[in-house]
Amino acid sequence: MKNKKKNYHHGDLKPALIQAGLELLEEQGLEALTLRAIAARVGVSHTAPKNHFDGLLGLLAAIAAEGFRRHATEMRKGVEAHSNRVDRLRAATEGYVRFARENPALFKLMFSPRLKGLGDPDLIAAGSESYGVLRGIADGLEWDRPGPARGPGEEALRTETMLWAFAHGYASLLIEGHGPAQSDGAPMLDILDVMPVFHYRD
Amino acid sequence: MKNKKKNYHHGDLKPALIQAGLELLEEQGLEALTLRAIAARVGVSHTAPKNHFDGLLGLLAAIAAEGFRRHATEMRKGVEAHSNRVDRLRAATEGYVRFARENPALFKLMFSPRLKGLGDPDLIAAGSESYGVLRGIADGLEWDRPGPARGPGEEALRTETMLWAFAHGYASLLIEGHGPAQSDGAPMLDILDVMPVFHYRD
DNA sequence: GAGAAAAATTTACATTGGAAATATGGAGGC
DNA sequence: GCCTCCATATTTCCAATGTAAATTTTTCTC
Repeated sequence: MKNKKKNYHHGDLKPALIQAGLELLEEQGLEALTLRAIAARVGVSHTAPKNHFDGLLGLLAAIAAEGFRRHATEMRKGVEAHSNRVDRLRAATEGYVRFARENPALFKLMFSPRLKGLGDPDLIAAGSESYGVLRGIADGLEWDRPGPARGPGEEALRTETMLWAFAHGYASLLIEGHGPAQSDGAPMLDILDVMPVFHYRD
Repeated sequence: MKNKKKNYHHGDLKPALIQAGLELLEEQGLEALTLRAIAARVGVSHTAPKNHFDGLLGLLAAIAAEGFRRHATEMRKGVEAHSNRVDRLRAATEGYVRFARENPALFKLMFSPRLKGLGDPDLIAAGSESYGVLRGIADGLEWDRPGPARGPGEEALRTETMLWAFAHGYASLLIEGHGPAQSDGAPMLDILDVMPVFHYRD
């Protein structure tokens, strides 16, 4: 790789495939994301990706991992814009939902059952990065919750789980068209109007 | 249909295919649910289902609809076992999660993006039935929530949305292996230890 | 420059869902 | 009772897809 420009058969095929996948996902949705379609968009044969990814699922995992990184960035962006912790929580939550709304197909891919169980290290790391943003926000957060914690780390784990489950559930229902919006035609309420009240213990 | 036993080419192929699909789903997971595999299990050719369902997706939708009905039943069962409304809420929530845990592949199918947008009336009705159970539970429920309602039905809609998002998010993370359990090896907390505190206003 | 390694292509193949034409068997009219 | 009709199911065929193997092309190393 000398000058990074058509210096090889293709150049940087690996990132190019990921980029093409992201575009295809946005333009034509999850169903259109076939190995052959992605390769064709880059202009290579449909077997070329095999040199860089472990089959179709490997490529999809790489695309999903990039999605998680952007997801984390979207949340962090909101967090860093505020100093007040409650504002930070709200901004992160809104960021979670905004990402899902603006990238529905990518969001679906990120949480697609097909990619779980692959054990792809990059995907796992990217998912943890995303989860870590909410984890950081959840630290020290208090809310109207059941009984006392039973173990040392349980208090924090509870809050993380609550936050993640709620944000993810809301985003999923929004994207997939389930929930009240589908049931009776009513619009989905803003997540901040639905989220439980949190406060910090300091 | 005289005596319900090999009286026709097959007999009751339609329910038989749904049943075979449910079994295959439980035994071999979502990936194994192909048109040919389902047909083979019943002992018919792979084009036979076309007379009863609109392609593979039509058959999958029928299986998912049956899943939603069982899902609703599972929740209702818990509800009807109690008279106290808080107990009913807890039982319904536990039922939601229990169903997902015991039927992970079916649960994934029910909320699969592939089936949304099909507009299958039976699937929509079954989904509404399931949603209706939580809606009934949510009626009159109060919790620590943001600001006052802005419209007449918004109070109820808020509660429904909160409950559904939370239960669905928790179940999804549990089933798909996301969340804290995957991130650091910690076990998933019981949903009742994580769920916000609710009370009724009477 | 020659050989080795990496990258990409060509070719072939098994699976899948679906379409079209054909066969089958029961229901109802006469 | 026989015959026609029609829903049901089968057979055959096809396009799309992911993958593997063998081959070719390009780049890198020495």
